[in-house]
Amino acid sequence: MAATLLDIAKKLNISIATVSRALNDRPGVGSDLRQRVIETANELGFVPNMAARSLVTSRTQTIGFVIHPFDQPFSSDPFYFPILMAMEAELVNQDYHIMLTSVNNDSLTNLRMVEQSRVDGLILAGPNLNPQFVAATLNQGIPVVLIDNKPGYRKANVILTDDAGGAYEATTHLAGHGHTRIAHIGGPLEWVSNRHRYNGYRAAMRDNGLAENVRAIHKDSTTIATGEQAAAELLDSPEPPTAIFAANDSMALGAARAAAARGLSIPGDLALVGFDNISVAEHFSPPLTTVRIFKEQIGRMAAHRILELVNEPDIPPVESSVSTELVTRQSCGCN
Amino acid sequence: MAATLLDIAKKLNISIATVSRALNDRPGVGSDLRQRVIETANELGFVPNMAARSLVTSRTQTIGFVIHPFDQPFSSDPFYFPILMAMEAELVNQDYHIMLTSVNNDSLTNLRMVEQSRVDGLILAGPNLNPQFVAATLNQGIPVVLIDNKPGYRKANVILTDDAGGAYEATTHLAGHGHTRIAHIGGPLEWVSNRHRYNGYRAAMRDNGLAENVRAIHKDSTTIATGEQAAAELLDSPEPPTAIFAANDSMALGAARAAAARGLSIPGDLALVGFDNISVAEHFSPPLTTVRIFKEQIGRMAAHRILELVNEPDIPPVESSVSTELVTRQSCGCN
DNA sequence: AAGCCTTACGTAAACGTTTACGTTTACCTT
DNA sequence: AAGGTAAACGTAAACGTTTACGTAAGGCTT
Repeated sequence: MAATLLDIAKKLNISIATVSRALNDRPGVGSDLRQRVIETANELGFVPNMAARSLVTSRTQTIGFVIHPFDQPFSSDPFYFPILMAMEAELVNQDYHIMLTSVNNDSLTNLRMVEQSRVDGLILAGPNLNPQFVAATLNQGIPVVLIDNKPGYRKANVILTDDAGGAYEATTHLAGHGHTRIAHIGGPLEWVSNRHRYNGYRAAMRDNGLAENVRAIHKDSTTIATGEQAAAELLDSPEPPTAIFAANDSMALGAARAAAARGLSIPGDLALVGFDNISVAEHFSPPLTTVRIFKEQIGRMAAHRILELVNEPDIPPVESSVSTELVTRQSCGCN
Repeated sequence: MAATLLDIAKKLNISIATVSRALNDRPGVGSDLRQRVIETANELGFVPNMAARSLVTSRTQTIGFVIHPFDQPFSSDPFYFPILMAMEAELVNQDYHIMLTSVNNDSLTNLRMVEQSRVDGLILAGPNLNPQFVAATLNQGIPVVLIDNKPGYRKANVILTDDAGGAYEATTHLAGHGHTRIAHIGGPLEWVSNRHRYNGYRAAMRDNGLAENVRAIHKDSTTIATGEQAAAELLDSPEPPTAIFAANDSMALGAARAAAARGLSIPGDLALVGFDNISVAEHFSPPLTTVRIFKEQIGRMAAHRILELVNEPDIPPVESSVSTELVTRQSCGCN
């Protein structure tokens, strides 16, 4: 069906080696012949067969993307989807493809797609990937880039969002509005990003002289429902907070529900800041102040990094932190 | 590095043909030998090299998933993400993988991953894929399954959600609450799903004797913002509707904003029903009545269908319609 | 016991590339 | 003009499988 090197070679009465060289921009073929080879290749609609090529080069021109479908970010908001799209756009430029796979938390089996040598590199995403799984994957012998995660015990190629910085800025912003009883609600501290956001919150409280007012509730997930629960506990306590910094927008929305249920207005009775800048945040009433994550940037960087590693496996690992941006709307008290 | 058939063969002093037969459950090898082959294969950690295998079998054990990143459903809500996850789960059971690619609306180029014969089949998703692109893809010579789309001029393997049925049910439900001025807001009619939802709305209006009250506004996208605009136009008109059926939840949320901006309460002054059942719908205030789409079911069906087609390319095309479910909450006037 | 069929294996080709190595030709040097 | 060098091209091996075909041996029929 599809044209092969041999078809082109026969048509021009030359050898397939020359055809291969001509099409791959390798030296050793005259410029006029090269031109004719390219022409008849187009004419025949020739596209190199990837299986044959990667059999000899042992490169597949595909990158594996490993996701954790039970990550909270997935179900509540398409968190990794923009990242994935940005990656795809970047990779397709370099003639790379993306192969998807999901893992659950307790699966420690090696990834079939790397065992079968289907991928040249791997991108792992998610703050609560199983650490043992991450560690095992780093030993698989192919380049790995981690997003929103990092192994504790060794250096790796990592792309993080500046969770601590964003949380610090958000908390400080609330303090700037005059709040002193600023509470924090978040997800499990096992998740890297939750830990960092919590740390940023505490650092900001300390630096604003509010260390003794630190008050945080960590739920086992980061949904609207758990956000509502956490906020309810805070609001029903003896000295309720006047401001809440939520570890993500979903929880912030939940907090808004808890406030509404108690007749508290936002931002009048309770100021609110979230994290992520999901699409509803802007259109919520009141519009939700939140910390924007540059997901496209993260995706692009991950793609760029993995390609570097594939082409030059021995470059030293580097950890990058993508800064965040505080998007001030009205739920914090602005305007 | 990785063990090959030859390694196993040498270790047992047999030929690679026998090893291949033993591991692939093919006849022609004694049961005791077969057992020893399997054992040493495990021992050596043998995993067949996919490139070599697919070079000779011309099957890749991977399915391409084509998405349209500028589809509205993507940016406003992770619409196809649950579908993708369900597909992946189903395919991985059969030792298949998923390769992702995105297309933009005006690209008519053939998909590189099918030209390079990287995939055994294709799943296309999205209500506003370029029809010419769809038509071209159907002629590529590999099985194709369409989700939320269908080519006008010929039969194809299609998985649709019962948009018309869901819209009919939603509209009828509003009529059941006593509303007569029920309007519809939606996205571009070029999108298959929008068209069907519109049709369902009109059919319900007709069947409830409200044909002359049909009133619809179609925007060029289905975001919260355009939903707000459309609802605003309706609410500011001489005879504003008392109920709105929105073509998706995002637009319904926008309509709620428009109502709030005019001091209208929901469902008291304006009843509202959406479509999709996105995660915020349940936690909105008031909780949004909407039409649930069984995305996981759709994903599973698509995966199942494409595998059937890959294994038996000549089975006749079938169009499936997955039913929807009206989820009654409070925005419609229930409770 | 001769013939035949089945089973169990081996041999080797084939899939479509890339690439190390060999050969020829042309051109430059002196 | 002889020798050398570089460029242009061909030959063939290699990547790791699957599979058509060949062969040997064993068991069955008569």
